Amino acid sequence: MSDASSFRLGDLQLRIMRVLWRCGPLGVAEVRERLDGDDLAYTTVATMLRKMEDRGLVGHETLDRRFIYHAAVDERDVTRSMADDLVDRLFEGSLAQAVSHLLQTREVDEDELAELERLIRKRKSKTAHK
Amino acid sequence: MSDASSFRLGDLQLRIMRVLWRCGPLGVAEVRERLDGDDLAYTTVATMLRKMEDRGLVGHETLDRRFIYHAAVDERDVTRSMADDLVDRLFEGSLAQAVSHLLQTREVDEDELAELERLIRKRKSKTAHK
DNA sequence: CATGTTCAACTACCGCGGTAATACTACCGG
DNA sequence: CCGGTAGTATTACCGCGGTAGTTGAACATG
Repeated sequence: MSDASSFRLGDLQLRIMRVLWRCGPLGVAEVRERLDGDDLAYTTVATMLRKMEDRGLVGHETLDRRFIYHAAVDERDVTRSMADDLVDRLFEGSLAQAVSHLLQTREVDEDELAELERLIRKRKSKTAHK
Repeated sequence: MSDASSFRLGDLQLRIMRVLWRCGPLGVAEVRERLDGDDLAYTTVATMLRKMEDRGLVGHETLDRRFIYHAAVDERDVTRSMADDLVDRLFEGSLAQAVSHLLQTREVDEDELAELERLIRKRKSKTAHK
């Protein structure tokens, strides 16, 4: 399970997954109303969910004639996969290059910088006793 | 020029752009032979280039009856746009969260960690006298 | 001049994300 | 029993990335 497949989710798909990850198993209507932004047609969400089920991203059980959908892939797996994908595509797999670019082109406040330093130190200690 | 549009390039498009960015203006055949990996049909590359020209990603001049294509968008703009896009989509815009995730899920050697530390220190000094 | 070569132009097709209308089905209330 | 309501199933359509065959025009060359 959780084969290292490369997930490449579209915008709506990602938003739907987020809803399911955050709010647990939900019916179509519940998913729909929890999607922020533009109000999509009920059938749009239903169709998308079915397509996503075909791809194994979600699953469903029938309860009282309604479909209750749940996420079938792990959030971390998807996130990692998509992030790795981009790092590979844009920065030839170099994490340092990616971070460097982000640091140079984005607004980064001091809190965030401090947080990053903390993360790196933590990571460093972890690598040490390898 | 360089409006802050969100570039979302496909795989082949990105590979083509990289060729044009690295090797300067080129004819279709030159672009094609510089694309690593799978050998695409000549017409595939030509078609893609035309589609990309429609979108303003590249431009061309005619020289000796041949089309010489050149990149019409800046590499940094595209890279930033795509990277920002993903950080927004996956990490709600939080750079720290993004980097944190990358650090936790990827193999990172010590050299890279050191490089990251260096980058952050550099960035810190830059923010200081702002 | 005829012919082959080298392009660009045009056309087509697939898959998929996204969006949705329409059709069907089952249940619920009177 | 019958009509509304809620929900799924079916079908359709657009845009775009990707892939490529076919056509047509111009040029080189014997």
